[in-house]
Amino acid sequence: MGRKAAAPLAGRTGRPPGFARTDAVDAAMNLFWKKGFRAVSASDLADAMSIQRSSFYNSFGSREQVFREALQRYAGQTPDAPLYRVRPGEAVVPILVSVLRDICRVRAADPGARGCLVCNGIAELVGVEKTIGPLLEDAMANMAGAVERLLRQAVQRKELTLPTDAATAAKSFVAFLIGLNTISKVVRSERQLWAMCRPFLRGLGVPGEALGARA
Amino acid sequence: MGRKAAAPLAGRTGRPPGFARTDAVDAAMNLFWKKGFRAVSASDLADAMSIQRSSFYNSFGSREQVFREALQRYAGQTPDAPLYRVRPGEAVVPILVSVLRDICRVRAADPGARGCLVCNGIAELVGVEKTIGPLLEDAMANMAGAVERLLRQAVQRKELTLPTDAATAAKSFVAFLIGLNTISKVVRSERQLWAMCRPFLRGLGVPGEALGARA
DNA sequence: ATCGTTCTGGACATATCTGTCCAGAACCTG
DNA sequence: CAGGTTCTGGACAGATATGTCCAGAACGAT
Repeated sequence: MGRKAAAPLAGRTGRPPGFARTDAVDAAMNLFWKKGFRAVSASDLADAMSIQRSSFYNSFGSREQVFREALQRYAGQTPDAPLYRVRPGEAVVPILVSVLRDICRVRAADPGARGCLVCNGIAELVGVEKTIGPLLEDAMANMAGAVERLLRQAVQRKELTLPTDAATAAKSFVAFLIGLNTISKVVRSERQLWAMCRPFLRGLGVPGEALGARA
Repeated sequence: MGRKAAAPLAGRTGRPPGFARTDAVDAAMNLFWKKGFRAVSASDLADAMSIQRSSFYNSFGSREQVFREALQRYAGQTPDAPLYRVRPGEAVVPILVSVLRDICRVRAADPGARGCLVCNGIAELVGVEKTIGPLLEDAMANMAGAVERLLRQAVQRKELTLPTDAATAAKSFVAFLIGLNTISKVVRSERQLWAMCRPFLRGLGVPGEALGARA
C-alpha cells in the first residue's frame, strides 16, 4: 500500500502515519453520514480509511472519538453554517432564506440522499448513546441560540413580524430544519423541497417578496 | 415461568404458545422505540418478550418481521391517527390543530422521551435498510397523501388559505411533524412544543382564533 | 550509520449475535 | 387416555465485533 503524504509535522520524530488524519476523518464522516453511527463498526472505519484496525485504535481510540471529530469536520461544510456568521446590524432575512435554499439544493444534490449528519444523529442517538447524544443535543441548542439571536435582530430591524417570542420561533425554525433535512432523504427534488419551505417562512412573517431573491 | 393466557385460538391443536403475541409485539415495539432498530438484537427482543430466543425465531422469524408488526401496532396508537379518519364535509382545521396539540402532549408526557417510532425509523433506516426503509417511506407517503386530501377539503370549505398547492403544503406539514417529533426528544415541555407549532400553522393560513379552542 | 521513537501488520482472547436444530414437554382432540 | 401436533429449553456452528498486544518496519535526528 503506497504511502500517502502525511502532514509534515514540525519537530516530530519516529515513523510518520501512513495516512492523513484529515482524509481519514472525512472518510469516517461519510460513512457515519451514510449508514448512521451504530451501523458502522471499527472495521468498517478502518477499511474506509484504508488502514489497519489496530492503526485505527492507535490513532483514534474509539468509534465515539472519530464521530466527534467527524462532527467537527461536518460543521465546516454544513449548509446552515452561515447562521452562525451573521454580524450585528446585518440584514437577517436574506440569510435565513438563502440557508433554506442551500439546504434544499445541497440535500437534493447529494446522490446518497443522506440528509443531515446531525439530524440523523439526533434521531438515532439522543437519549440512547451516553457520550454522543449530549453532544448532538448541544449542537442543536447552539443552533437554536444562534437563530434566536438572528430573529431578534430581524425583528429589531423590522424585517419580519414573529407570531411568538424569538426563542420559540427559533426552536420552531430548528424543528422545521430537522424535518426538512430528514424528509430530504425521500423528497429528492430541490424545487419541491424549496416549495415546502414557503409555508413555514410565511408563518415566520417573512414577506413574500423576500422569497424570490437569491442571496 | 407462569403461563400467560394465550389467545384461545379456535380449532387449534398442539401446545399453545406460552405468551400472548400481542403483548410480545408491544414489548418489541417499546424496545425499538426506545433504542432504535439496529440497537436491538434478537436476544434483546426475546428477553423483552420473556421468551426463549428460539421461541422468538420460531414465532417471528426475524427482527425485521417483528418490527413490521410493531409498526402496525404503533399505527393504532400514534397521535396522528385522526388524520386518516376525517370524513368528507367535516371541518378540517380543528383536526389538524388537535393532532398537533396531541403530539405535543403525548411526546412531552413520554418519560422515555422517545419521540416518534416512525420518524426515528426514517432517520435511521431510509436509504440504509433494504426491507424496512421502504416500509417507512410508504408510511410517510401515505401520511402526505392523507394530509393533502385534508388540506384540499379545508380549502374547499374556506377554512384556510394555502400559500402553495395542497401537495406541497401537505409535505411541508409532514416535514414539520417529523421535526416536531424529533425535537421533542430534547424539548420536553408540552407548552413550549405547542408554542412552536404556532408559526407553522400561521404559515398554513390557519386563522389565529382556531388555535385557542380545544378539539 | 546508528539510535530512539512511532507507526504498521497481524494475532489473540473475549464477547455477542445469528440462524438452525432437536429432544422432550405441554396441550388439544377424539 | 392415547395420539398427533406445536411449543420450549438448550445447544451448536459460524460470523462478526471489541480492545489489546507486540515484533518489526519506517522514519527523524544526531
